[in-house]
Amino acid sequence: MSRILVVDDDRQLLRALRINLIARGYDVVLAPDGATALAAASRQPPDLVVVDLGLPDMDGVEVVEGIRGWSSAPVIVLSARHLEQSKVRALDAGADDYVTKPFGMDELLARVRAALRRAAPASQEPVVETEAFTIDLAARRVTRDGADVRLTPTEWHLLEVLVRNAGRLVSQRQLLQEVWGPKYESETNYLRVYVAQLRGKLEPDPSRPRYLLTEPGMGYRFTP
Amino acid sequence: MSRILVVDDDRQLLRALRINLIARGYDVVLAPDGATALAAASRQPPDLVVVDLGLPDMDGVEVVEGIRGWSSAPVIVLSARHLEQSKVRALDAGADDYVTKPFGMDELLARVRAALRRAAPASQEPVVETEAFTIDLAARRVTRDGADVRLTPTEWHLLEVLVRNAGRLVSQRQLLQEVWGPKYESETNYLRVYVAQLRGKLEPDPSRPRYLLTEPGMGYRFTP
DNA sequence: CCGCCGCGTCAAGAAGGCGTCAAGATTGCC
DNA sequence: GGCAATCTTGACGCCTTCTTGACGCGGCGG
Repeated sequence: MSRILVVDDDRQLLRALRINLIARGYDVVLAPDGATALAAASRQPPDLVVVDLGLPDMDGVEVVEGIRGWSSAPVIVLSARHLEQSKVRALDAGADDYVTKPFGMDELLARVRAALRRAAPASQEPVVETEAFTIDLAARRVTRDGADVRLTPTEWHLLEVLVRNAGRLVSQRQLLQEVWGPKYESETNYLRVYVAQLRGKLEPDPSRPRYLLTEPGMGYRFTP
Repeated sequence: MSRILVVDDDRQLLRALRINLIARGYDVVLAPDGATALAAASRQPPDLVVVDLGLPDMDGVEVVEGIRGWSSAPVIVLSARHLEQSKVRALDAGADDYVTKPFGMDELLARVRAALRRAAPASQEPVVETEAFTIDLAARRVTRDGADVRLTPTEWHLLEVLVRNAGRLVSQRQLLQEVWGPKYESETNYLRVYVAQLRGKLEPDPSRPRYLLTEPGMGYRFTP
């Protein structure tokens, strides 16, 4: 089922959220601060993020913007601030919902369902098959000729972005931004190296790519 | 801009919403009850719906379900009921957000923006088809006879400008400005070269253009 | 009828991007 | 502390793309 990243420094609340979300069948990842959240998310990109505005290491809006940098997953903001201005800033920064503390658990769960429901059509695409290999996004597994293909974390991350945009051209900037972070936008070297590695592991004839195509000057495209 | 349907029986609130939404550039349609809302929506399908739960002719959840029947547009529910159960029912019925009265106008406007932002990608349909080829602007892909047509970045950029102005004449100045930059306004050579390349790749008979037409002395025109 | 301007065509040189490879740096694990 | 895997970095040659200039054709006006 869906993976939810919960970011909050209140251990008690974290615990309550974890119990309730797991009871509803969600896969839950917890993080006590923004830095931990970023690290956790790069390993396991979440389908939805619940984040408290009052984190110890970052400002609220900063957190939301940071999340928007690496994911299009819906973001629900929790906050003790009832100020209207605070809500407007968070929502305009990219948050999908704003819930003020204290809140009822049933309400939050309903808002989680609503957010996932709306985001679902675009994001989910569990298994992609080609004539040469199979990619299971949910299971994080690539199979070729019946055998698993070993991918490094970065290789996987890159492949995932391309596969989630199957058929579409993904610009070099977008790939670098999503896989290595906004600071690496100009490091096109990385793309050349890692695309070559993916081709070596996936393409029947790596010197004549059939699935991972280069669009010179623009970016790359995965075509199933 | 986006069309918003507002359903509420409180004339004063309706008036306030109308003024504020129109001031933000939205196209606003008003309805005092559920039946009127349904009629208005069939004539002018809205991009977003704001609906009060306490309507004279229908129950709240019924209204939301009714709206979901004819539209996938996001729904924001307004209600005086703070009861958690009421929120859960509305959200599970298909609402995207639930705002309790009284609320600040700025907050509501921010939630409207957030809902429209998330719904936006799905509503777009930027595919242009002709008898000879197909152009998918979102995927950056051109197909002809089932096969992909390889376009260089500049070729694509030029084609994109022409397609976005399909049917209209685009002046040479405008084309040069958008594709090569303001400094190249007089380099009409570029246009001749690149229009010819596009024709060679797209037109069935490049020497007798059918889609990429020249308007001597003026500019070029793409006719689907 | 002739000359001019604008458009289409072609090709070659210049510039920049891409694939490739391998060695050093870093990380994580035992 | 050492080993193994992974990531980063730089250099090189090839190929695509962009730029640029020359030429022919055709319509329009003189």
